[in-house]
Amino acid sequence: MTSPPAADRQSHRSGPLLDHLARRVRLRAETVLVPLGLRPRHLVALTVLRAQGGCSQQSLAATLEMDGTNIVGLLNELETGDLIARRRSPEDRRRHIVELTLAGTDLLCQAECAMAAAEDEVFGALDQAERESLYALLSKAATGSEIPCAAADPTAESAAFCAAADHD
Amino acid sequence: MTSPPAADRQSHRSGPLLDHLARRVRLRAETVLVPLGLRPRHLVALTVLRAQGGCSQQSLAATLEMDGTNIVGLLNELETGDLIARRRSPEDRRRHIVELTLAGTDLLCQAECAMAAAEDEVFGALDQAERESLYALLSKAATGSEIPCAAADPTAESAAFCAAADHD
DNA sequence: TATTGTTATACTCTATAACTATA
DNA sequence: TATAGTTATAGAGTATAACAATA
Repeated sequence: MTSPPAADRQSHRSGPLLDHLARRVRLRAETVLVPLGLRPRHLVALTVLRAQGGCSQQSLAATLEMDGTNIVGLLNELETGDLIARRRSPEDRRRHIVELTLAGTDLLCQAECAMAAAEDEVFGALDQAERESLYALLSKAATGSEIPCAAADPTAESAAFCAAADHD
Repeated sequence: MTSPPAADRQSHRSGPLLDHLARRVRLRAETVLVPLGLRPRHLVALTVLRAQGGCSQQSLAATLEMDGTNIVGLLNELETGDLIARRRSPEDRRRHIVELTLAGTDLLCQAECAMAAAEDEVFGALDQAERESLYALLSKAATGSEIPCAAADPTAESAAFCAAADHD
């Protein structure tokens, strides 16, 4: 039974919509982040690092579902800007523990502020309550799909986007 | 008033989440669409074409927020597979009216079916009601942000994703 | 002259394979 | 031998500029 009950949902495919909207946001993000010297994927990486507090590069790669080799270049750029720091894990010297620096935390904050304007443009059709709902749903989908192997691995590659979510 | 009330929303940035989830869906979409000879952007283009019913290439470019030059190659691929057809507009012979073929309509249907499995994997943390909510919000955001110049241009570059939305 | 579509080209993003060091 | 990280390289995606046809 490789095909689950996909009967009625045929007319409700979110994939293309998600792709389209993500593209719209990303195009605008590229623009608003230029003054900060950042690009969209930098923002995603910084967000994850803030949420996880510090993790190995492979853990980061797993969370972002990016190839490990691309993580290297990405972190190199962030390290050049002194936004993150790499340090050897004392337990396993093969590992690099990646963490946000103070400068990184600060810049991430500025970037999120800049992103607000970009998102306003794309989500203009949604009122504040709807945007909150959207955020909650996206948040749940994102964190839920990364939890499966959380208990098994102490490297903490789960609940990446969760920490920044709703804790008020 | 270039900076709207972006005070409290600082902790609710949907951008990175959207980017991340779209990536997850796209990665899986690439896999499930291979047997059909399609790629994610083909699916998006076919979806728009079905919704719009037929439009110029520039209209398509505007809807997808893609560069017009990339539309050419994209349509070439779809035309090779006989999924779309180009015909000169009788009113303005500079324009190519792009339309879905029967084969294209059929394959799109199959593709959507295949996508269901991919989306199930990414949205596993959401129940059916939540997925419907998510779809509705994404749909509203996507269509709302393309409506602005709808009344002015009869080329119909608006309401692209809307037609496929909720009409039950 | 302006617009639609096209081609050619360069730039960025991403993935694959081979290498170094640690375990 | 297996794993974490790195490097080099090739492929796909995307944007910029110049061109042909039509208005």
